This record gives sequence, C-alpha cells and structure tokens, in this order.
Amino acid sequence: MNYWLVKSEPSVYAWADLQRDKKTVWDGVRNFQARNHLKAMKKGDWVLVYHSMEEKAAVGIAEVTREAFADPKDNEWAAVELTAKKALKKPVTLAAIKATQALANMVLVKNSRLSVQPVRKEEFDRVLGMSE
DNA sequence: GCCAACGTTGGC
DNA sequence: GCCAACGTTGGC
Repeated sequence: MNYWLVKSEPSVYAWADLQRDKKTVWDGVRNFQARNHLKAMKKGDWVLVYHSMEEKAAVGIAEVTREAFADPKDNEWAAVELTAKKALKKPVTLAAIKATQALANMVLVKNSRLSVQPVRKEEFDRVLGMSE
C-alpha cells in the first residue's frame, strides 16, 4: 500500500469535479518522472489531491481504482483511474505544510513542480491529522 | 555528451 | 505579473 500526491489546477479539474464525477482518468501527465510514479501506482493506493496555483492546498483523498494504462490522448504516456474517496474536513495548505517540521522533506516542498509524487506514510498520516 | 536557449510550472 | 526552478531541445 503506497501513498501519492497529484496536483491539479482547480480551474482545470478540481476536487469538486472529481467528487461529482466519482472517478476520473488521470491523464495528460507529460513528465517522465511523474509518469514513472503513475506507473508505480497500485490498485487501492491512496492519493492526496492537491490544488496548485490559486489554492495551494491538499483538499481530498482519492483511491487508485485502475492501474496504469496508455493515456487515451497519447499512448506514449500513461494514465490511471482515480476514484474520489473522501474530502478533507479542511484543506491543508502549502503554508501549513511548510510550517510543519515533520513535513519539511515532502516532495511537494522539495520539488514543487512535480505533478505526481510519492508521499511517505508518516507524511500522509500527518497531513490527514492536520485536516481534522 | 555538454551546455545554452527556451518553454513551462507554480509560488510569491 | 514576476521570476526561480526545472525539464526539454538542439547545436556543436
């Protein structure tokens, strides 16, 4: 069981859209590192959904319901299917994450541009704790 | 294979 | 809107 974080601009595809759609094909990733992470996702893994740009906060949890397959828009790349699991009671902002010593090594902090990234269990749990 | 130029992302 | 950081491309 692994944990991940995916980023999306809420103006493009927001957590609310995922909740409405129940599930979605997470495609359009055009970065090799990010693609490798997509391919490493297993069914049942949990994924933090993070809103970049306007909001800069983790807002929900999704579950991997279909492992990597060819991106329907370009089969050179990969996609997974994510299903909305639950919303965080309150968003955990990037500012709050940066202010938390235990989260200083999160990829989100270290490499803010990577759109699909692994999250350690401790980090995931800590973020969930901060969303209560 | 190196590196400069360029494009994109995303925080501020 | 600016710019730093990073990835990619292409000339050599």
